Amino acid sequence: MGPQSIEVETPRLAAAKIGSDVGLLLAKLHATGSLLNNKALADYGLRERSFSVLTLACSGLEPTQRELADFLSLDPSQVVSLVDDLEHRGLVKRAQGKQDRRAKIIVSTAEGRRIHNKARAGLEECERTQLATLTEDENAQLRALLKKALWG
Amino acid sequence: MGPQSIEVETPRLAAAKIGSDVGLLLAKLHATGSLLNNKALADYGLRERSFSVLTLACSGLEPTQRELADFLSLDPSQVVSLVDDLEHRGLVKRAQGKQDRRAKIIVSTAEGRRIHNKARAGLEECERTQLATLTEDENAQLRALLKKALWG
DNA sequence: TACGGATCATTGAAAAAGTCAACGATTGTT
DNA sequence: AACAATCGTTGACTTTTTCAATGATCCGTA
Repeated sequence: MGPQSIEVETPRLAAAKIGSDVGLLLAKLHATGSLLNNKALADYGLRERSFSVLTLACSGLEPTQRELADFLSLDPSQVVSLVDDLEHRGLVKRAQGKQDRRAKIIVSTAEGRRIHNKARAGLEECERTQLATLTEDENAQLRALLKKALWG
Repeated sequence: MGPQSIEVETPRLAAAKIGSDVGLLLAKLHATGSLLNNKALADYGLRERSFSVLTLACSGLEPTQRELADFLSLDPSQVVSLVDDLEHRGLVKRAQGKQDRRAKIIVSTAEGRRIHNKARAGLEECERTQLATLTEDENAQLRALLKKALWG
């Protein structure tokens, strides 16, 4: 019932040179984060990826499946599965592309937006937990650096 | 032959709220990084993970397989496969644990250290490429923040 | 206009990775 | 000595990833 304590034990091996390898640090933080996020999202029948798709569907940006695949670093066929799932549950729907009739635009339903808002709240709590050792400033800094590394 | 140009096109979807989601940013940077890293390591018959194991085997820390699994966020059975592979190629060997005879300590061979040094050079070049949009300071900052987020 | 090559979503199959329970050997505890 | 727990290992099982092929549609060019 009380807040779960998170063990932040610095492992012996972190001393190794590889403990500063950006690739490894990203992999590790991503791994532990995914675990927490998926746990938090399970209440809503979502996972990290379906949540990402749902979020973008709710964004008003009217993404095509191809854009989703590129942005989320997924194979187009994986996007098909994710959208299929969300669509069957009535959270998003496929609409015909406006300029391109091959493309399908993913938009959220009212129910999708409802679920999304609730899930987002849970996720933010989750993220706060994961980055608890960072100050508010550092948190923002990390976000900014990641974005800059990705998109300049 | 010339240096490969890397397209750093800011995608339309980055504008969405999720474009600041730490989980997604980590996933994306990790995904693109892994791709580059694995490409760079392929010259030496290594991948990100086997390189990590090799690095720790070369570190002098004498990690056990259990420690490797914990540190690399892997299932113990996955470590078995990775070590099997490296051992068959003569890059590492299993030694009996000193205090605990159940445990096996992974140590590098001379050949393992040779390969590791060459691979590391390639990887560092690779990492520099991936984080090219960051200044030297920002690069160090990112590393520090990731480490702090992980281990406080 | 009509052709050819490219791109979109989709399908299905094959390969790779991840998960999990069970095992013998060994350890630490009672 | 007995017992539960931990280590590495194996094998089975599920999930994820990867990839080629397809029909529909788009775009550029003749």
